[in-house]
Amino acid sequence: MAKHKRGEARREHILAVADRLFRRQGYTATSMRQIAAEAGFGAAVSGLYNHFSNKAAIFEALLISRSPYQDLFDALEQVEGETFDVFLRNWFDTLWPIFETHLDFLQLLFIELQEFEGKTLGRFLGGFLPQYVALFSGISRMPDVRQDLPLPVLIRTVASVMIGYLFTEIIARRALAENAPIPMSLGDEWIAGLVSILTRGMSDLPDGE
Amino acid sequence: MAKHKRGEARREHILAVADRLFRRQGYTATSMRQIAAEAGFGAAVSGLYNHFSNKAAIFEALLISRSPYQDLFDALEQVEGETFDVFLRNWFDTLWPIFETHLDFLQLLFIELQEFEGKTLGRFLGGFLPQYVALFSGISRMPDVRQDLPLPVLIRTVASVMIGYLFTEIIARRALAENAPIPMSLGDEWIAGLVSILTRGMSDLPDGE
DNA sequence: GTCTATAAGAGGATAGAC
DNA sequence: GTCTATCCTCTTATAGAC
Repeated sequence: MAKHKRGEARREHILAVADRLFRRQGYTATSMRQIAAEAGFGAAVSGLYNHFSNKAAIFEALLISRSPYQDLFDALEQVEGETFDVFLRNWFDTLWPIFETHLDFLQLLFIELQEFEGKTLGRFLGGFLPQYVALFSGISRMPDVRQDLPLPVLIRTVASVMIGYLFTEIIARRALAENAPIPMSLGDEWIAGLVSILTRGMSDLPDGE
Repeated sequence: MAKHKRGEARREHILAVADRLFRRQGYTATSMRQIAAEAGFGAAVSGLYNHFSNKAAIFEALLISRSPYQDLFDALEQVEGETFDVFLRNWFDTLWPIFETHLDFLQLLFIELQEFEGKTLGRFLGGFLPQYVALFSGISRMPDVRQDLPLPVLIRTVASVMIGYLFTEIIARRALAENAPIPMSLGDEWIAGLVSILTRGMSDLPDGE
């Protein structure tokens, strides 16, 4: 049992090391030798193969272990609201923390899109999108929602804003560093402002901010 | 002269091949052999080195030749509008075609962010963002712009929407293929709807759609 | 400029002693 | 589970004949 636990811990440690390396360098650019070295195996690459059958298996295990799929799925079922502006606020309040605490997973998905042709990303979206679309289909019939916009536009705009915001976050952290021409540390004001803009933009009534 | 022209053409051809391969497989996963083969050198990899000093030089030349930097820079100087809603509409009408016809370049930037730690992306943004921010700083004082939102929020929201929209476009083409739960072929309605939502969301007045 | 050959090394993966 | 040594393939890049 103690042995098993140590094995589990070591496996987790390998995943943590691989996670960092893959996200920083990409999949192909990260070698098994490098993972082994940084995971404490020294030059004994073969130790990795006691835990994972090959390199792709490491990446796959990583995607599974870091996936917020269940969290997202559960969260979607909880979002509700009598009116559109309340719903949208709940939507962001509920989903945002999940996305924000899984920025690393997003980067893994980018890598997967790049180097594995997006099969995992496709499956991820395949399970997630229908529920998302169904939810918004119901919402679009609320009385305070603008009726002059096609439903797909509503759906994609909300998705775009979330993805774009997360992406600018990643870019800001990596490519901009400290040279950003605008301060990036507004905290909660980012989301509050974004929700306020979307709410007003997509409903018939001003949002009362 | 004819020789020089043929040389130029061949160089361009190499870039075109590399462009496609890098975007499909990533930088590290694409070998000089493969580029040579598909560029018509057969097994003679060394032919590539008559045109580029090494692999990184190919990628670099690609980034330069595909960069819409000058287009963007020029376009930004042309965007104007007496009121915010007119400005925003002009903004999208002017910038959108540039981004949309350079989706491939965006993918190259993603690759660069992944495999070269975003130095090029950083430089690209470093030249582009200050002008973008300055432009919006002026705009934010227009009478019909909401004054309850911090300027960075306005700036980043617009940027997020554009990036997110482009990104969902790339994802839709690659990872979703034909299984998208919403139709992706709305054409101009996408942008019209998006601009309409943003305009109404960020101004004090309804946008009259 | 093209093509063959090859250098020099890094890649993933494995065998087998301990 | 660990560690050394190694297989074999593929990598970038170069040398040198044509």
